[in-house]
Amino acid sequence: MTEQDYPTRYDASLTEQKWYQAWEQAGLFQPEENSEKEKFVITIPPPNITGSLHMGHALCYSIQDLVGRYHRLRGKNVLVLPGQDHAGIATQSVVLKQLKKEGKNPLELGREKFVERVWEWRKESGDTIIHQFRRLGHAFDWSRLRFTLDDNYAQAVLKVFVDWFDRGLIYRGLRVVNWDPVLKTSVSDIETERKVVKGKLYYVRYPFADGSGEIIIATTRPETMLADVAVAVHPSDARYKDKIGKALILPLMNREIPLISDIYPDPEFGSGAVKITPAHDPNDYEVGVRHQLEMPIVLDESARINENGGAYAGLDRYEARKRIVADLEEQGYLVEIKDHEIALIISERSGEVIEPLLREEWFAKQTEFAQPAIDAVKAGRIDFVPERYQRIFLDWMENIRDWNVSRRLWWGHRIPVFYAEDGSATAALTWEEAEKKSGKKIVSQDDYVLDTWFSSGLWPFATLGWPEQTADLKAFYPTNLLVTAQEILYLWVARMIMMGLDRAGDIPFNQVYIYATVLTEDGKRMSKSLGTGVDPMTVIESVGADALRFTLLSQTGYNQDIRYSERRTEEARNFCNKIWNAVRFVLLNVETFPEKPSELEDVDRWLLSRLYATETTVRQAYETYDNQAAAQALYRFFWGELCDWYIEVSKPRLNDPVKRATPQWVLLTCIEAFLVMMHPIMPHITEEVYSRLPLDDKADFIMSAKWPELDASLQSSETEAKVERIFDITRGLRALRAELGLAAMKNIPTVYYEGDLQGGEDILKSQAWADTLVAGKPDGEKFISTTVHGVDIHIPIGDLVDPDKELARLLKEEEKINSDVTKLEQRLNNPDFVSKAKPEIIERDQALAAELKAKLEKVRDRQKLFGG
RNA sequence: GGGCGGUUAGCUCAGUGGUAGAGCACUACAAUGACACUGUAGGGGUCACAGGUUCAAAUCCUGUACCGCCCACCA
Repeated sequence: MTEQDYPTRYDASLTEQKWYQAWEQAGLFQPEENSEKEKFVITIPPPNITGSLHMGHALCYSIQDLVGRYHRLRGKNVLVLPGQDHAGIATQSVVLKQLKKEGKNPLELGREKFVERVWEWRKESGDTIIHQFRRLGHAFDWSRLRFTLDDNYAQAVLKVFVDWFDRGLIYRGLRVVNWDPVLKTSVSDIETERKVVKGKLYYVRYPFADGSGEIIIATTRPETMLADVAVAVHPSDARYKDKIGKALILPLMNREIPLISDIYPDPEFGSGAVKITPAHDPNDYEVGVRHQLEMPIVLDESARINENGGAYAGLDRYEARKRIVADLEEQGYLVEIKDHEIALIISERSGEVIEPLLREEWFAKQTEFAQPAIDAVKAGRIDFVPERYQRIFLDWMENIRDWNVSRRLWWGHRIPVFYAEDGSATAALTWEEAEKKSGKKIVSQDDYVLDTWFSSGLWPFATLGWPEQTADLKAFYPTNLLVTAQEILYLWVARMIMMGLDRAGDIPFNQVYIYATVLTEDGKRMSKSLGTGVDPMTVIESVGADALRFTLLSQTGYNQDIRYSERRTEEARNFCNKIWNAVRFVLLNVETFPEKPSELEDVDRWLLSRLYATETTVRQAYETYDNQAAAQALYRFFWGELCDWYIEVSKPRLNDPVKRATPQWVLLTCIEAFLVMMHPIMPHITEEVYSRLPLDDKADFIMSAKWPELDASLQSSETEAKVERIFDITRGLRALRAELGLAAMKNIPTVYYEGDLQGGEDILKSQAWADTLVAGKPDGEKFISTTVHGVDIHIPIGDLVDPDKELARLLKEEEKINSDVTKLEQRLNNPDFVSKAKPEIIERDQALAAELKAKLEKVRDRQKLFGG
């Protein structure tokens, strides 16, 4: 083996893409057809085609790749189905921004051309994302790639709408929606964010029509008063009790509006009186419905005052606010203006302040879908991991509201409702079908498109071919797992469960795993606009996909967020290098796979026992999505046990032609098992080194290998304790040597020991600098000593150690032991402890106290040697 | 406003009743065969705070404070 065949540094860029291609060519990303094996299926959350993947995506999809690879190793028939979401509003706003930059007007372009343009972008962004998945090493079945606007998929979407429409579950209704005045569409709650800003609270005087005084109301949006239809007070509010029902004059508009009584106003806030604007505030709308009030609208689609606004018609909302406040002041209606924190609702996509606006929209009834979903979760048919999300989910489901499914966009599934000349509406998959169904001539189709979540709600079954009863649907539905983010628990996960139960006749998945949010190193949100985002591709170029995956996956379990730091990617890269070099060492010391040795030494049994324990931990961790625990166990086993101890201790045997077969076999066995277990986290490097190792019964790929099946007889806590005792003693010896200041003493002629090493002599001697190990005590010489687990180690020192320093060290050691002994004795002398503590704890403490006392005596003796 | 998560070494985090852990960073030492993306040794923590339960609390209970997330109709 030359430096060229196997350099001393692992270079991910030379292996990762090579293996990805090899796996794909071997068809390993596709499930077997007509397999007898148990299935394991994930339909990945389709990323939006709005650009490229960020760090959160890298984590989300790496988790799914991990799970898929794990189950494949466990012998299951695995399908991880990839896809992409057309993401109506998000994508449309990206393309609108592009057009704006180019100075083009989408309205001039027209719907058809605009949609064509989005399709071009879809190709670009879609390809980028697929490329990124590949670079991350995700074993997704590309032959089953789906897009939510694919013809078949779109048919499924329309079919659900038509079914629901015909069952009377879809209706048109008025609702105060989140109106985005820039994108000119309603947006869902999830597409908005709240921002608390310093604003003003305006107190305005509304006089009674009969001149009997006035009521003062408070508002943050004075311009909406143009559409006021009432003032409300709480029925219990004594200040207004006898005035309810009287008429007030709406300032500036000089309309009469009633004073009404409703439970909505909080008597503690402001004056306790609220102006009611049903068309521009969701609460006021509720009040308006309760009291059957008029609902005039004063804002248009661009948030300008419309013809209902009298003198203010045509003004932008903020301009109108200024003018109205000025006019109120001039006419003596303005009482005061106070500073006030207001929670603005911002549209995520355009960054514009949302205007609540009463509009006619399409709604889907949800209440009757909620119960089966609740039942499925309560019955444990769908599990949430971490568990805490189950209650959060149920709370929401129990208060579900009807779903606004229409969006005034061009990009998406156009609502399949067709109108005849008489205005009657028919839902059908096509224009022709609508004519047939209604028996009327159809003159138009609804202009709206469906909310993106309407189509992604069908994801787990529409991707498998529903509504056709395809082989895939039969073989793979319900799926096993959904991995997603907390923020779309309601708007996506809940929809999928309800739609799956209703339309596909079964739950869409058995488990929902909510993964952590990736934050920056100092705990900030990663965001492109804030410049705090880190591009996964840049990280891959510098340290490789495996290192990035390890970085992310080794931090996730049941935590709510993780912090990404470059330092951790370096650690992960170093770990790759450690694996690479340990295998390099093995290849330098092993030519062929040896026969299974008939006899093992303690240290061999120790490593195998540790392997057994590691396998148990890792398997349980993977099964429960505690990747952090799996990664940690693997890291410790490999670096801390196999490399730091086993390889070092085995070097003498590996140089012995007779004895070498045993450590060779142990090393290969443990490394192979380790690599298989490591593979779900770091697929490429494990494949690369696996391909180079001389192994027995080797699989074509580690990716398609079998998970290690280890015999329980490997497990031996006695052997572990016995060997680790010797390791502790060895550490004591090393510390003693470090004490000497080794530059002056490369080789220690003789190491003396007293006490029972229980056959661990070879381990002690394996330290390269410890030539000779002699039982007993150095005679007449100056020596320094340590005691570990009752074994005394002595190293002769001549004049190498300053006696004063050594004495100081020994005094310090005495002090430490003394304090430990005191603490222990205090406890052992406590009658409550002796009578109530578990016997094994008492025994352990007694033994420890005895050991420490013996050691204390020795330390005191040693002080004499150095003038103490 | 409701709910949830977090607070442990300088940093990032493990640790669900029995003498506080890891990696990184820091200090010292180590160049002829796995690896300096390394090895060895070492320093470093009143486990946010206050009560309580217990022989024993980082761990269980109650409360408080900060940080963060989700949900929500306070004008």
